[in-house]
Amino acid sequence: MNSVVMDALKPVSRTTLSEQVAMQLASELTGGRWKPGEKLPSEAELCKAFNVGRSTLREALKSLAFIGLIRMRAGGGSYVSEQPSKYLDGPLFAKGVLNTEKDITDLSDARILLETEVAGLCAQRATDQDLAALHDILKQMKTAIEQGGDGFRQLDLGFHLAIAMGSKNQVLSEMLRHIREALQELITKSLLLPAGTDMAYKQHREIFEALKQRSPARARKAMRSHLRAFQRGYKVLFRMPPP
Amino acid sequence: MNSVVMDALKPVSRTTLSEQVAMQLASELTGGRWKPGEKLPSEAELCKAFNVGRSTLREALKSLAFIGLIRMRAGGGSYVSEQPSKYLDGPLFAKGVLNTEKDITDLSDARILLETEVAGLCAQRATDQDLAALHDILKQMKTAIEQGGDGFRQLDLGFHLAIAMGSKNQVLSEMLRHIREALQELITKSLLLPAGTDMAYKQHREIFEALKQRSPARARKAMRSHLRAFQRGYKVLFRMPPP
DNA sequence: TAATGTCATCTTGTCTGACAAGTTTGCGTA
DNA sequence: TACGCAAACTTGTCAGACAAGATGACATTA
Repeated sequence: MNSVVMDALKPVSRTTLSEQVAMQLASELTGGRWKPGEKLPSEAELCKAFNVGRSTLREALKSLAFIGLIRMRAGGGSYVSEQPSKYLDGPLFAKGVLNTEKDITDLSDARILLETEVAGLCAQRATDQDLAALHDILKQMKTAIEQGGDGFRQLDLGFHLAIAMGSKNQVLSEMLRHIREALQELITKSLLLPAGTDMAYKQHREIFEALKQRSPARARKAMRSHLRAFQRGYKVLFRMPPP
Repeated sequence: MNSVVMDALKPVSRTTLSEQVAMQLASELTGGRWKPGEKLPSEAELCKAFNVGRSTLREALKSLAFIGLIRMRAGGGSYVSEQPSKYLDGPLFAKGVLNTEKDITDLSDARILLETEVAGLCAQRATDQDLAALHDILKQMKTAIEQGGDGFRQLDLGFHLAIAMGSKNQVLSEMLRHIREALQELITKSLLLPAGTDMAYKQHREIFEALKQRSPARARKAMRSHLRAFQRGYKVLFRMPPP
């Protein structure tokens, strides 16, 4: 057999019905045929529309549900997710798969790297509206610190998401979101450390000032040192040796 | 109804059988119970093992197949993917969902950003073995250019993957892999441009020299200018305005 | 002997019907 | 009007059936 020729041939790929249905639905969903939160037609209706059996349709729906594009509620219908991800999704994130120290270190390093650059982009690209939203979040943080409770964690998440939005790059934003979700537990615990919220607030202010001054270099530096402090925090929590 | 109290309560999540099966299988797969390329037990056997019906099991399997963790072949059984992704997967990548100019710009920008930093990490962390592999690829590239054909594209992919490996961060490596897959068509076309391969080879050499000298700064700079040249290439192909 | 053709068998792809269980809706009653 | 309840609808799961692809053993042929 002529291996030179054979190496050039690639296996053909047949596509199954359920895959076609999944792809077509995914395309419609990300294309905006249904809006986030909107209810999809029932399985029976979709079966008729695609002209496939219910098993086939359900395999497609379950695939989309698994990656978080839709949400299926027993008896209540299927709904488009509020934060549909057009690019990536991390179904294995935060579901008990990531345990080892190396996993966490890699994730944390990736987060620092991405978020630093995103902050830099945000300094260049954020609209005045984006900056106003950030300022608003900071004001709420101050209140939340005094009140205590769960509020700060939500605001912290919102702050970082708002910066990602300001970068105007959806791919980076969503990657960051998934990494963050995977690290969420650690982040939450870090905020419970003594003076955790106080320190975080101060660093958030610095980041915001840099963004307001439209200085990518300062924004990157402030974000990096903020996240490095966090990383030290959860390395302590997990009794990891310093890098 | 006391809305203050209600806001603090979160809806409990009932998990379906198929989701449990999918999660358990995903955990086993990423945990290494079956090796990449290995054949999974047949659906009938898995049904008995999990004590669920075939529809339930298939919904789980299809979910895993959709994100690329396994491969199902009609009549031939299911197999663990060769490159199982522990962290992320881009099921919507390169499947007709990414069309707009903005999508491509975002992806391309994300690639440049990530790969630049990955090159920097590689300069710090690559083993001598990693560098030897890169050197070997460069030698093959020289031959491939003289011969022409499809060889160079494969080697180009290998070169960038090897650098990602050298960064010793699996999260970044896999993110990059997915972005690259999504951009693959564009990259291939760019290499078909006049003098595309010649230029690429020269730039690859520069990157390699920087890595060999263990200079993160030079590696980053070389990688960035290499990718920027590429970006200009496919912006031309798509008649996009320069940024 | 080695390549090829054939067939039984296993496996996945799809459809249908059925029932359980959860949700929504609308009507009737207090 | 507000509440409660039942009917209708919807998803979750199971079982059975058949089609179609893949595989390996075996027979056939050059």
